[in-house]
Amino acid sequence: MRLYNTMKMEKEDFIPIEPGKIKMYACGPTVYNFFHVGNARPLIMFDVLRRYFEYRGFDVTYVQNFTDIDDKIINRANEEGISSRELTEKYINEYWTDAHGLGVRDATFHPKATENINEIIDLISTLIEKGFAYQSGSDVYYRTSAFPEYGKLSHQPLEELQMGARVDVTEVKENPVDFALWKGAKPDEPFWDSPWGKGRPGWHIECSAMVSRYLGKTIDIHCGGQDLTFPHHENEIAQSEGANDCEFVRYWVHNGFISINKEKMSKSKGNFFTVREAAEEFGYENIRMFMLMSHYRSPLNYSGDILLQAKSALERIKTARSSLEFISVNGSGSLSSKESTFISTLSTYRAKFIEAMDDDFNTADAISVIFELVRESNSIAADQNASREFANVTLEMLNELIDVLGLIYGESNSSELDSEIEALIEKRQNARKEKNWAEADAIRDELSEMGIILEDTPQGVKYKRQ
RNA sequence: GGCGACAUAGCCAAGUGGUAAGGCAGUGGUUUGCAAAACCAUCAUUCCCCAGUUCGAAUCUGGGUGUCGCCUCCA
Repeated sequence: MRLYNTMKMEKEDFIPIEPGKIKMYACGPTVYNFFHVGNARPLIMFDVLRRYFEYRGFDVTYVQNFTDIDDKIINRANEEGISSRELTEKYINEYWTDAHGLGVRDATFHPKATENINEIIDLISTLIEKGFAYQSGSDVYYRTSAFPEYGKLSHQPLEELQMGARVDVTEVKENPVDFALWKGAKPDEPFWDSPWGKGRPGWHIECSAMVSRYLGKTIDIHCGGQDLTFPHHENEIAQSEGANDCEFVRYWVHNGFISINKEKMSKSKGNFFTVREAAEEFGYENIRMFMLMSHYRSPLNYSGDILLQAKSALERIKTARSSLEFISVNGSGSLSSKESTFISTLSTYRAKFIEAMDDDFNTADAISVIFELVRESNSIAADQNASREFANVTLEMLNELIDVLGLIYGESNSSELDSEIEALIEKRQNARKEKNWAEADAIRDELSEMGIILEDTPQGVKYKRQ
């Protein structure tokens, strides 16, 4: 299995620290509003990473945090006239709605920054003791000059970072690149007691503390968006390696951005669509399909047109699957030689799928394997003598591959019908037998208005809900 | 200024030395009472441009051009 490592800037063979086990961490959202389509990409991609590792037999411990204390949260809470706690609880709930909607499975642990204050304080204390941090007034800062490898992840020498750093008007920091580990509380801000007075943690330190608490000093994979490489992940390395004297992360995995009109979608630019509104228009599953149709490190442009393309593509897979489900009940009992031959090739689809995913999680290529399977399957399903056995075995393989990517998970659109509708379908069948096309079409239209779409297939009448 | 990424058909998108996957849209045909879905066929002599290496390059090297991102909160 090959994985692109930002630290090495190339694909490497993936070797876990402990055979068969993977410890992975992903930086989660700061919960002060709904998350947008750009934020959804890492969620979906890293969910696929996790699913694929499990599919390949690894025991995965996956941690994704919630940042539930920070400046933006405080500001937003003040604007809404509620406490920070009330605000973050609200948006964590909204987060679950969208994440589950997108088919993202819950991580093993979802720790919150505010539930790890003691760990954070301990970590900062250690850094101060070891000379990696210093107190300045009621704040504590990381001393970047004490960590010679600072910049190794973003491949930037410290001097360059210093030149690029925005001039800070305050003179509380020894060096403009130094960053806050602990911020003294201003009036009316939430705070915790600490050796440095009342205050709250900086953003970067929480991840170091939670990684260490839930996964250990050295982990296999740390994921996040490319924009977190610097400074966030660089700072995590400085904190964790400074405190623990050992390698922090083996493989750094970063996803590319989603743009809109060729410009990065971001909260600060305001050029974003929330997942909630995109899902209302296009559906959660189609957003996931859209993301998985390209490689996770490629830039991806968001547009309604492309979402519709993704929807049509996913529809093709869904239709093929429902045809197989239908044939597995209504098909013939005897297996044709063509079907036997096809069945004997089924495992090659799995092999090609694995080959694609093993190469740095090439989901685009993996999906093309699913389409090849769909095409061959459809070709056989078009025969009115298609058998139940063919359908069952093919369906099993198709579902296996679909599930690794989590492509289809919504409610089945062929759930039980009530008796009224069943009676109408039967009435139409009788009309068709009598070649009373006018009545048959009228009933079909009537059902269509009720949201039931009929298809006359070689194996009989098939229906789906709109 | 420093660092990095990307450029493949109308659209989306794989492919890192062996003669252009897959999807969407389109076109012709088959099937259907008509539909829907599906199947078959067709759809890039060519991969931003120029030079070079090679028997052979979308793929490697050099030089351009264009677009984007990070260096400040950001997935």
